[in-house]
Amino acid sequence: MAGRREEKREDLKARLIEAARERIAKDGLANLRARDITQDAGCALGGLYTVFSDLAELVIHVNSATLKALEARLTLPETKDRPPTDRLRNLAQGYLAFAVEHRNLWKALFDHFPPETSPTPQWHLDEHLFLMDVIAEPLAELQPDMPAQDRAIRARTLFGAVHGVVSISLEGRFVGLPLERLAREVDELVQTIAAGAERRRG
Amino acid sequence: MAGRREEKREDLKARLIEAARERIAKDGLANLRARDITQDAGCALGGLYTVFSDLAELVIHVNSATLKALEARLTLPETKDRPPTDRLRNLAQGYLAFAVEHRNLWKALFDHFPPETSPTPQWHLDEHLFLMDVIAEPLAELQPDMPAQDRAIRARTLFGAVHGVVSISLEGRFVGLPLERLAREVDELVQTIAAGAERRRG
DNA sequence: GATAAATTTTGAACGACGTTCAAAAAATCG
DNA sequence: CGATTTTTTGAACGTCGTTCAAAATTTATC
Repeated sequence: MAGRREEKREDLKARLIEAARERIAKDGLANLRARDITQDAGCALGGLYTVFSDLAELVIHVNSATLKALEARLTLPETKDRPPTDRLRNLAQGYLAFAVEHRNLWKALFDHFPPETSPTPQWHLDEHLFLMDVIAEPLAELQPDMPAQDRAIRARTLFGAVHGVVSISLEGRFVGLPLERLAREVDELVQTIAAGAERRRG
Repeated sequence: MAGRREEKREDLKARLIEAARERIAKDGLANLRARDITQDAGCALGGLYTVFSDLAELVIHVNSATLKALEARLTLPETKDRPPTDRLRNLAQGYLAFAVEHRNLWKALFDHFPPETSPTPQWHLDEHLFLMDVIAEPLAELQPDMPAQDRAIRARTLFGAVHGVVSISLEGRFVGLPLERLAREVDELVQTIAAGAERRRG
């Protein structure tokens, strides 16, 4: 029975991540409790700390799964050979739809700040980069002459703009908009930015 | 000695807010402790709860002060009679400068989520509206024919976009940009959106 | 100004939390 | 099966926000 050890360990790890994921999805990151997670996962309280260094590390694994789900949602070949502006619009609408549908998991992506004693590991920081890549691709078609580095920065700006509009609405700090109106605002924002980019082309 | 009671109460309140403000500014909202605040303010631990219902309410008062400071920063008559696009650019640069200079206080504006048992009071939600108003004003000049309600929504979108770009950078979840480059991205974003708005005018 | 009543301030105590770690339970080995 | 190693356990610890009976102070009454 070789490797059985590691197998059980991985199974516990997976159960803890899934339990935490469900708790975050239902009650939000702020209401996540180590005691709830371990009870759901069927292990003792201390078991969590045999697999993760702390609760923050477990949350990072949940966020990693959420990022993978978001990536899957954004890389559907829906509009593969439409004009680049339409592809950007589609990405933004997909992002909005994902945020609405998985609000708590999506919010956890941005609400979680690990303590300075155990900062976010590089592998997880890297996982965010796919977002920049899927945006950079249509951008490249829109502005073929822009240097790749500038394009990466521009992709970040575009993401930040869309993310900001979605955040402001879904966090309810300001008066809430009907979803259809929010979708329209996001769409017009993306079109405006895309048009602005195109106008500067060549 | 009439009203002396209320006076002392207000003084304690002010000292607590100021102590909390300094703690947040120095160490961030996540490291705010009731025991630290009351020690700094020169009262017993329980004193905090004779003035505020809980720590969250105290944080809301700190955020209220931060919003007032932000308002002061954004309503400087710097560019009062410049074209509307320049005024919008100036607002965005002011917002970025404020966020950089008072990073922790600015972050607390958006990181604080009061528990469901004591939601954000309406008077504080209303305080956010000045942000929309200062943006709506140049927008009105840019698109005089747009209905006021649409303009309010558009102001929110513009704020969200700028806020998102600033947030993404200052939270350091993605690779950090040099401040000058970030300022340029924000400026070009605002110019693009303003140009897009103007193009649709009439 | 002394005494009683009302009010304010205090900080020990409480419950909930994340985390630790000695001990119990289980698995492995000779 | 007993000895040894490994894994799992959950009571216990330190810290947190919050409470509230008691102490300190202020006010009222004479």
